[in-house]
Amino acid sequence: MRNTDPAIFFEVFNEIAIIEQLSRAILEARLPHGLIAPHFTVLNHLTRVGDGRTPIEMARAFQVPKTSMTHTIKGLEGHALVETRANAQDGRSKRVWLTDAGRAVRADVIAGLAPDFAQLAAGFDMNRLAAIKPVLTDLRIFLDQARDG
Amino acid sequence: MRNTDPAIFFEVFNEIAIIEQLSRAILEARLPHGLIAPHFTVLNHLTRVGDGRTPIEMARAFQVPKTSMTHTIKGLEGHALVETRANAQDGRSKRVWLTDAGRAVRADVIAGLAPDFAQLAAGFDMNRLAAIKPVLTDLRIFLDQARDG
DNA sequence: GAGTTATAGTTCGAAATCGTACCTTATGGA
DNA sequence: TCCATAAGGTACGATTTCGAACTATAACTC
Repeated sequence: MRNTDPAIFFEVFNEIAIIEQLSRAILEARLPHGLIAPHFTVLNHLTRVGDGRTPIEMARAFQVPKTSMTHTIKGLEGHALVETRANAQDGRSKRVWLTDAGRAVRADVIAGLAPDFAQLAAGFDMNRLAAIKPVLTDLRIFLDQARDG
Repeated sequence: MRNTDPAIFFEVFNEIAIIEQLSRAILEARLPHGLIAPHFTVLNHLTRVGDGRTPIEMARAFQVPKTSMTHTIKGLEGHALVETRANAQDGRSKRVWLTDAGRAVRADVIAGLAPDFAQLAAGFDMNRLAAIKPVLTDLRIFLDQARDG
């Protein structure tokens, strides 16, 4: 018998929403003044997948409206943590590049988070976290595809 | 050997942030005009745990600032979906009660979500969802306590 | 190759979020 | 009882979020 009780959805998504709040608060407590979670998320993304991404690409990756991404990138540019250049392959588009300052801020923030990571690693079974990751990834992919389809 | 690679945190919290975005979008697509996810979350919470809760209690439950909860409740009052009365036990406080319209809206929204639930149940293994729920709950509790402590 | 349609990005305005400061009422000592 | 401190809630302002409309370029079709 399959579990199709709608309650499970509300409960899971509710927990996810709360964890999102809490993890964002932890991150933002370590960010330099003027930066918030979306800024760091972009810096981190550009570091991990390589810079030169386009705004629309990142908007899709994070599932935020492109207007929000415009605003976030503008904020990062204001702090000189990224810079944008025209996209030679597409005249409508631009590409976003990390500056040295941007890389440095990202590294500093991660270093600053070490105590938080340590506390979490000490008090919570990391194997359980690792175990749910593939499920979360699959769920994210499924919801993403369901949205398009 | 224990997995303490910081990357696991970023990856898990990143997936959670994206799922939060997607699930919120799904919900809001089914909400009547003028209502957004936090409004529904309050209606649902009051239905599940019983109304007569105080704003601060709900702010803590959802881990949002109390000013945000003030604003959300004001929105619900504007739509006559909840009403607030003084708290006889505490002169500083108030209690929030569902109206009949509030209960009806909550029920209608859940009914409207049935197709989304069905699609999810059909395409995603519900057992996997059920399996991660306790981990998410424990993680939420841990982060919540770490925040206080 | 002209015309239609789609896509990347911005502008603009409305609403939501949230930190700070503040008011009011409780609570906990001296 | 008085005073200090804590807690519930709101007012206010700065910033964020995001939908709608718009511009500019690309892609597709006939």
